[in-house]
Amino acid sequence: MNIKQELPWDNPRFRNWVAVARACHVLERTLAVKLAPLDLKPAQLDVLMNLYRHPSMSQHDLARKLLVGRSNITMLLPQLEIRGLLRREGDEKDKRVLRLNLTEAGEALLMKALKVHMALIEKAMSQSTPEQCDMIGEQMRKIADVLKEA
Amino acid sequence: MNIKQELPWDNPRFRNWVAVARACHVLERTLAVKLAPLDLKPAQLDVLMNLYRHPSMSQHDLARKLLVGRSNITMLLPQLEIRGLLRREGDEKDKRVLRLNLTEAGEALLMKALKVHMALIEKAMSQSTPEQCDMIGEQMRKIADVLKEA
DNA sequence: ACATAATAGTTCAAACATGAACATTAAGCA
DNA sequence: TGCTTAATGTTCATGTTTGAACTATTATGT
Repeated sequence: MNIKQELPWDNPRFRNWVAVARACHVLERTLAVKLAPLDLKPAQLDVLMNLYRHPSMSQHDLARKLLVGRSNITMLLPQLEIRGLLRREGDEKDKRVLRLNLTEAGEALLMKALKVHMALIEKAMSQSTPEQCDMIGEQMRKIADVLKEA
Repeated sequence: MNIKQELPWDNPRFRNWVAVARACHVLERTLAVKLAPLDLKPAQLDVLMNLYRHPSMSQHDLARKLLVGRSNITMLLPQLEIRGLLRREGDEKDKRVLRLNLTEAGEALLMKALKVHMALIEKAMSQSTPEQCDMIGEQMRKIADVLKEA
């Protein structure tokens, strides 16, 4: 058997996925540069976004949303709390959990950061028609679902 | 002006891009788990893949291909060289550059790892028709191009 | 030729992510 | 009730990534 004939680079699915990964990588790096003036990292923006959308969530739930370990959250939050961007308050009913909420300053900074993030995504996705864009999102959600089962 | 009306979560481009990023993240994490038995990290697999496709490339070119800093390459290669997966040889004409090549063992391990990687991507992309898959790849290549200019 | 720029690779410290072990608290169940 | 198990968050050691400063080599310009 000729091993070369089975090389993944000849497989459209492989080549196309590599393109997806590269695009993600480039956008992430670009976002980091554009967020630097706000003294915010992409990971920190993810935290603020999730707290805005899901107020009073626990650290455990936040970790699951962000697809990272709980210890990562523990290391990430103090920086944001010290800057007054969020509050951590113990849950009354369950003394194990800490409830997370944005402060006014946190929301304000989030709005600024979202403008930057949004502009970048607009620039990237403006290449596609709305139909293409929706199809891409749909396929990607399927992929995430399929892999989480694995 | 009502700020809520401009929130990015209502914007299809934003929501769909978030799905792309999540899918990438999940696949990357899954790949790391599946590669563990080969004692290989995703970043190391990227190195082997690029050296296979572009023999005798320099560390600088490798860093650019991987969208990563040169120092990262310097830290990454010794582990692989000690394991006998690749060779670093000084260029005759330009004594600054080191030429990188896979060894037999490196190619052999790469082929094993590619089976794992390929199986994972097949599983993910089998959700899409070939036409959808190609369209996704095409759009993503456009995105990477547009952002690299920025 | 010679001084200046640019380039390839390395080193190092700092930031970051990860997973295992741990303390505290809650839930399940005899 | 008590005992066991599970869940939440923290700590810590390890490994990774990054960018700035550095050395060595080559290119450029006068």
